[in-house]
Amino acid sequence: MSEIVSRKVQIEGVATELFRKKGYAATSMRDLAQAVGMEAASIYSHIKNKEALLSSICFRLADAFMDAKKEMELQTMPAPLLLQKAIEAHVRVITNNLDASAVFLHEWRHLSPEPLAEFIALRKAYENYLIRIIHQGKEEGKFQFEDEKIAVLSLLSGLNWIYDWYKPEGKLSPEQVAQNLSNLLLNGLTKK
Amino acid sequence: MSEIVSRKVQIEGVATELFRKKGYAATSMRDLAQAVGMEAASIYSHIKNKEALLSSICFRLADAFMDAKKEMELQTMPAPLLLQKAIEAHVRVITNNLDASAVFLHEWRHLSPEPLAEFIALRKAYENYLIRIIHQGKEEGKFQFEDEKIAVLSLLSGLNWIYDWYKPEGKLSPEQVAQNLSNLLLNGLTKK
DNA sequence: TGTACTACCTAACGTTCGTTAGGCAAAGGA
DNA sequence: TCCTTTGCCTAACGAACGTTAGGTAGTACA
Repeated sequence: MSEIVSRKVQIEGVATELFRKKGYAATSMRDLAQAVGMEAASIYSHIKNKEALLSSICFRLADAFMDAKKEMELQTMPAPLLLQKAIEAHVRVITNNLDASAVFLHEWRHLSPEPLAEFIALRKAYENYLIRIIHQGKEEGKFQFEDEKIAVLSLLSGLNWIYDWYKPEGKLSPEQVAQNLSNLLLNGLTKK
Repeated sequence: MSEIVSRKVQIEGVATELFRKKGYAATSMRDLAQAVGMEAASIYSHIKNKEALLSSICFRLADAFMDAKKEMELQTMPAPLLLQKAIEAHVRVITNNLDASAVFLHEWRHLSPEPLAEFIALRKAYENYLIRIIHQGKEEGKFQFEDEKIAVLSLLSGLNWIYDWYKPEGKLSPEQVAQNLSNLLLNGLTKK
């Protein structure tokens, strides 16, 4: 606890990087230990086991998304604006946690049954929140689409892939990316 | 060779399912053998090693995408129509190979350096082909967007996520999904 | 009927895995 | 100055890993 960040936080950070780069199953505790600069056995002084690392990463990000959802649900406004705000919040979570986002999206299935079920429930709740916005837009007469599920899942996948190409040192700020994406999703490619 | 499908094809099929469900690294040769109904050692009569399975799955699908690309590039038509056709072809490849698509999208990084480099090159070529279409649309004055990269990568991610939710036994045909998605990507959610 | 081949088996190899036990040296409070 | 705690170490555990060697039935063809 005497360092700038605790050893535990440091281990989780390095684990996040490795799980992203190599995948959870292909990352050994010895890999992780080496990257941190200690022996594998020493890691167990700071964390319970390997899965606790994955669980911590996945649920930290799930909580971040749920916080964004909770805050959005306090506001009432027209669906197009609501959706734009929701996209902004989502993009902000991802761009602030690029490695963790990749782990969150791809490695959650390695959780054991109990946390897995909880994780899936959280994700479902988040999907439903986006579905509600899109549904509201249709009722307001502002949105049109044929299939709700396709609309939301395509939206989500477009948002979620950001971690794959977003470079924090690049020219686009998170806000610009959010702006760009919501424009794309609301108006499509076609020039008016 | 006396069966309906050769043992090799069967093994690759089962491997595709398992790699999708559990991930490449978390799928053992003994898992695979059990699912096929033989002993782990026996698999090596039919395939060189574990990575050859992954390689085969990834490149078979890469080839399918490249075939679609090649066929598209023979045609000349306005960009909006071109994009719609490209989306249709892409959706067709994915819906015809749901498990393989998931493996293709998530497990390619476990390839060893040489096939990995080839794989990445193929994917890059495919991305460029979509970029050209979108670029052409802008030059024709038919498309508008701020950032080419974001447009194409969001497009691709929307298309690629299909394997996650598409159910062959569901109510939507591959053609309907393609239609639905190209409409979404061209026109957005906003009602005109 | 004899022979080559196919398709699988058992057994085992060396390696790596996640994890635990037990110890030791430095630091900090009494 | 003694004692407890902290933070890491070495050593080792049993299990699982990918893969190879060698054998043995059953089949197909001469």
